[in-house]
Amino acid sequence: MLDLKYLRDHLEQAEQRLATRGGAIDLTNFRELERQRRDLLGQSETLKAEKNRVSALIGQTKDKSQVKDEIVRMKDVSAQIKSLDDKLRQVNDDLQAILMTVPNLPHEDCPVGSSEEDNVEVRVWGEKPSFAFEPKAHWDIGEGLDILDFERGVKLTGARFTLYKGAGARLERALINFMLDLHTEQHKYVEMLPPFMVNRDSMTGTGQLPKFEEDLFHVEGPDYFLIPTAEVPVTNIHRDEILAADQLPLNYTAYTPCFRKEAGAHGRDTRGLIRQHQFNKVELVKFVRPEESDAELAKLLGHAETVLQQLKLPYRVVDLCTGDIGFSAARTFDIEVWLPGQGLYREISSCSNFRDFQARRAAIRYRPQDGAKAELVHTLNGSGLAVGRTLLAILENYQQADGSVVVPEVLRAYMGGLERITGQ
RNA sequence: GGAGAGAUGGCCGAGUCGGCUGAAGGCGCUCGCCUGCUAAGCGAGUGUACGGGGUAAACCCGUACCGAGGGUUCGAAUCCCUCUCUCUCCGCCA
Repeated sequence: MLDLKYLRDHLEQAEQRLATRGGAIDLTNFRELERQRRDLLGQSETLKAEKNRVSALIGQTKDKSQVKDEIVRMKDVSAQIKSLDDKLRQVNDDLQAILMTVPNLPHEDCPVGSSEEDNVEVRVWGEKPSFAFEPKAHWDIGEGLDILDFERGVKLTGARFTLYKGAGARLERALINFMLDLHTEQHKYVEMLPPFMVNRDSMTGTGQLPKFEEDLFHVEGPDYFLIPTAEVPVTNIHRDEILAADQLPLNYTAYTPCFRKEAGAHGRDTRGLIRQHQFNKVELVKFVRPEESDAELAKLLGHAETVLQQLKLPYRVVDLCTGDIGFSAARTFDIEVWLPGQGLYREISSCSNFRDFQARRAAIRYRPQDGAKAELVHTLNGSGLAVGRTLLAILENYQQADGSVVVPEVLRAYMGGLERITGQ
């Protein structure tokens, strides 16, 4: 959510910046509503001041017959106030509704562009493996080794659900533990294990609601949603809180499954593990001082890259352009892993600086000094990494001519010493 | 699921038969004084949001906020209704 005052005072400037995201954002309504709001507020408060003054007078008067006229008059004033406040509430709701659907302003260093095509490749890491045979796609490798069962996943639930078996299940679990250990022990993040369902306030706090409800799984009964990413519960840990300055930066990591409807992705990535309704992810979340958020994004990105470097998986880093960054983000770097089975780079991590956009929605503040006014923190997060996609990247990059898959060295300790996954 | 208790400021905690309570008292914190250091002591101050004035700020005026929403009343932290959450006991249960 953008700052109401900022938007009011810099409307045209804001509209121009938002236009670089593509898709017109119409704020003409906004100015008129804001004018009405101030007008109604002024009228209502003037009457309230009058009412408070006279009511105090009535209270002090012993003989109520002396103030009979005042009491009658105040009755009328109260009715007027009620009517003004009703209108005001309506205007405020409309204003809030607009504000909640306006995306974040892109960071001034964010490359301007209209689509994926305009994203900027920042760096490339690692050697793409070369094969003496035609490298297979991970779904063929996984089925060949009987460690991924796509058909039974569909039987159990439906499309875009997969059953992991044996060494496949173990590899997924090994990756989760490896990533969590790396981030907690080497990068000094605090591990969290949050609820996998959250309420509407939490979804609103990070920006999934009200705009993207159709992407979320909602449960029957209570008004809860399955989380689409750990970003939601972990960022909302400090919703409605004022943090002490010396606590910052706060660095949290969490493993959670993620649930996404993938509405609008019909027919895309229908094979394999790329796009699932349920997938595992280890997330990194930071709460930082505003002046440090750019530097913290660089660190966060580095922490995510370390995972791929230790797994020796080739990747590249892409600076997303204004047309491609998410609703709540001001700046986003994607990490894309090389998939030889498909001959392309695929997103495996997305690291973003939200600045104060989420913090304002979720009321996450800090006190720069004792006694000073509380200010909004900046929030950041990134995948460190998407586990399913990491697993499939391992299958494709570490595949052998005989159909087996070599286990990356750093994972062997997590796999009971297993060096190679072979068929049964 | 059954029975009961409760939700007040950064924290603890008081609020009488509705008015003079933004809210006693304490802790914490800030500034000043005192003190050889520490501890203690003394004095003053110490919520947030929004609107208006002044604007570099300080500051001044007004309004709202005592879990959330609604109602009664000239006037509600105080009365009524609904909801949410927390706690205790019983039952059930991984």
